[in-house]
Amino acid sequence: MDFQNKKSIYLQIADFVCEQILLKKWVEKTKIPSVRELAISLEVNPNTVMRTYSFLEDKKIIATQRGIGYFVTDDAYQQVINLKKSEFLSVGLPQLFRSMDLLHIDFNHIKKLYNERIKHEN
Amino acid sequence: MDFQNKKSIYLQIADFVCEQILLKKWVEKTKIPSVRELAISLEVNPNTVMRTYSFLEDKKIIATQRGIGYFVTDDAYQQVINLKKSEFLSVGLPQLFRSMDLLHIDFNHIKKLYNERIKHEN
Amino acid sequence: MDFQNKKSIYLQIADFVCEQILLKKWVEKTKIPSVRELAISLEVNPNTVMRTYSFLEDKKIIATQRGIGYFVTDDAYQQVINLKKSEFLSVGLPQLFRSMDLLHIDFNHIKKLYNERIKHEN
Amino acid sequence: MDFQNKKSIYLQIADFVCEQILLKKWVEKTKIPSVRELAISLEVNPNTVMRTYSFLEDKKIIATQRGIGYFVTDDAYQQVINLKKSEFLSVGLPQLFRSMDLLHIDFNHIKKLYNERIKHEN
DNA sequence: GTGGTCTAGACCACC
DNA sequence: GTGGTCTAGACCACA
Repeated sequence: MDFQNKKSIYLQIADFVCEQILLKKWVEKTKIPSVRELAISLEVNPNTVMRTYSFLEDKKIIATQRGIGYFVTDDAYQQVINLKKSEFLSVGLPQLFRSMDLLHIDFNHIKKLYNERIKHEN
Repeated sequence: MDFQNKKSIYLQIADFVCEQILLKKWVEKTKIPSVRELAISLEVNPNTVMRTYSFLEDKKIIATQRGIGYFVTDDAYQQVINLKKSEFLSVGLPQLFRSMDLLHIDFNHIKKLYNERIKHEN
Repeated sequence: MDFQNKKSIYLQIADFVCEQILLKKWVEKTKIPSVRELAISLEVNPNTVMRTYSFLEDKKIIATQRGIGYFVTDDAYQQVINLKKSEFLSVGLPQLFRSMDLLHIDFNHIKKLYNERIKHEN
Repeated sequence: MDFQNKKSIYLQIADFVCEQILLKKWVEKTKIPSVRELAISLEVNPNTVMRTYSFLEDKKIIATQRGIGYFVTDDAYQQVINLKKSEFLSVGLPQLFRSMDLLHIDFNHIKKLYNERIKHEN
């Protein structure tokens, strides 16, 4: 995993964790990597991972058990969906619509790009 | 005009200027407000507007004439289009597609929201 | 019994033991559950119960007899009272008074809540 | 200001800030000391103050303005009241009632201590 | 071993 | 000058 420069690392790690949950790679009630483990595997400072975990705990996506570790909460999947959806609706979509208006792009064009993307990835 | 706190102010002002140009409110070869004027009307530190103008000058959207002021360049309209388009293609679209995949949103849903938006704005 | 996450588990278990003594469920000179037994029934690591017992032994509330187990001391009841009372006077009360001052709550209000509590618990 | 050892420093600083607001020493819409300033005057690391401010920002008690500083929010007073009140109701009161029950203390006794406290402080 | 807090010092973007 | 992020390293309580 390598980090972009525009978004803070701890939030990129949060995105990463959320993605694991959405993809069902990390499932409800199970333990996730310890702060130190994840820090080593991502080659960042433990404090940075700690910050990510605190952020996600605040969002009720993970929970801590003293001296044991962090766990995926019971309704983490739904919480992640809610979080990402509200972000998308309040930030992503307005930006999209504004760009479409200013640049005179219509849906068909975007659809075409969407299909092309699939080819590119293969 | 009020500013969001997530994006830097000077870039929000840059967006504002670009929008004036795209909407043909500020047209090619004409003088735009001085740094001090715009700063006052936006209730912002002049340094911030200065930074906006430097940024836009670097993008060849505006140009300075010593002792006179800033002017919209001859091909500003096209430059803005290029700038916004490349931003959209490199940042906006990938983000959009990623959100759609993770949240299982399809084009029809977005289309519906697009139409609903028009109502909301009225 | 389920644990809150804000207070350390071993102290929550200590509270539990003290409560048994105050309620005369565990009486003087009798044997209390072994570390292992209590750990199993509370679904907790034996080390944690061990820490609780050491803590209470230090407070002269329980005592160990080598190879036999832990026993409630002769004056455990009084020791618990003393412990809780000093905690209450040095921590609980000052906090209470400070909250009352800052939040402008008076005794009548608290008294009302006290009476309401009885209803809630039924 | 000197810190107790039982509660984390950044939360004690948060309490301090809340107290300033409740006492109307820091009022709505005004700037509060910068992270560095407060860090120096409290003799702690700037990161610690930063943590306090982030915590309070999350609680909508203070807000940040880029490159300028932190400000008391419009309804900070009410937010602090809400925060402290919910803490008191969910933590302080149950503890109080439990102590009263276990130690067989009644309201008159507490009232007496409350009045004595006033003498002590003079 | 785990999380959690704190310090020291650095660097960045921004106003 | 301001906030914000990150690193490095230390220490603590806890399970």
